[in-house]
Amino acid sequence: MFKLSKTIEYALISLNHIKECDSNEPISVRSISNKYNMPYELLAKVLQKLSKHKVLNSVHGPKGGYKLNHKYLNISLIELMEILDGPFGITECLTDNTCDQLSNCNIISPVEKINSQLYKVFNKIKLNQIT
Amino acid sequence: MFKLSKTIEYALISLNHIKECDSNEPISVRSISNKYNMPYELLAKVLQKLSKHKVLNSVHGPKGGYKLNHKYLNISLIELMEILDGPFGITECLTDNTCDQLSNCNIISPVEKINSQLYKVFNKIKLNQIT
DNA sequence: AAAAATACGATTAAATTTATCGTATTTATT
DNA sequence: AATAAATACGATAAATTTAATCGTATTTTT
Repeated sequence: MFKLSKTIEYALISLNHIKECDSNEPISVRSISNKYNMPYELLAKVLQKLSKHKVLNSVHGPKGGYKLNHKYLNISLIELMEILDGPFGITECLTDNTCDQLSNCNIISPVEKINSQLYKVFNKIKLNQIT
Repeated sequence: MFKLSKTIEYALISLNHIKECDSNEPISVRSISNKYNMPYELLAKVLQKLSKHKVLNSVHGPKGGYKLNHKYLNISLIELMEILDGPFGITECLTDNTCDQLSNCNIISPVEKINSQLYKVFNKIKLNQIT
């Protein structure tokens, strides 16, 4: 409960790694997956999503891989989370509009407050700071 | 991801309900489970744990159930979370001391910071405020 | 032309969370 | 004293979610 997903972990480690390499050459999924002991196929998908959302630029073909898109590194952690794992919300009713309690829920108002506090925490953290 | 567990939801709704009842009579698990559409057995376990940790007082036998232990309602949400779902930590390494990355992890320091920020948020919220 | 890389939908496996079952104990009521 | 209504709690099963894998296509360097 309240764990960062593996996809987020893999993304943060990869972004950090690519940044550390500070290279003009793109960094391949295979090299990252080897170094950090991550399943290749899953990592590939994660980086594909980041590329789709402009956080990374992809280079096809041999010697290909991913490069940072530096101007996108000022996005927040919440954006990364939503790119990779979908909309943020600490209860189902806040993301799916479905509720098991129907009209009987007596905690929605404090739950909404907690949700927005957490959102703010994640929103304040920029990828620049993490990497 | 980052969802409140059902056990926490059930606990908060129940605490709120018992408080609203404002009764000297104990409130039974059955009545709560019926009203809020929660599985009886699971709810029973949740309230047992709360009773074990002095948040509730139990009354056995017919007409039995649970009463609030008012002086314990100033505990924080993080305490409730840890009572019901175990130690808080946004990554495995922060609770289990196991790490897939071994010595290669390059994000432990920011992850620890995020973890402690979240801990603080949950720690500031007292059950009194929620219910 | 071949090889090395990304792209991506579909499926499977693993892990976690949620729910149920079974039995014991306590106590109010009759 | 017996019965019924409640909590106590360990063990198991089902459901859901998350993580991992598979298969095929596309791109581009050599």
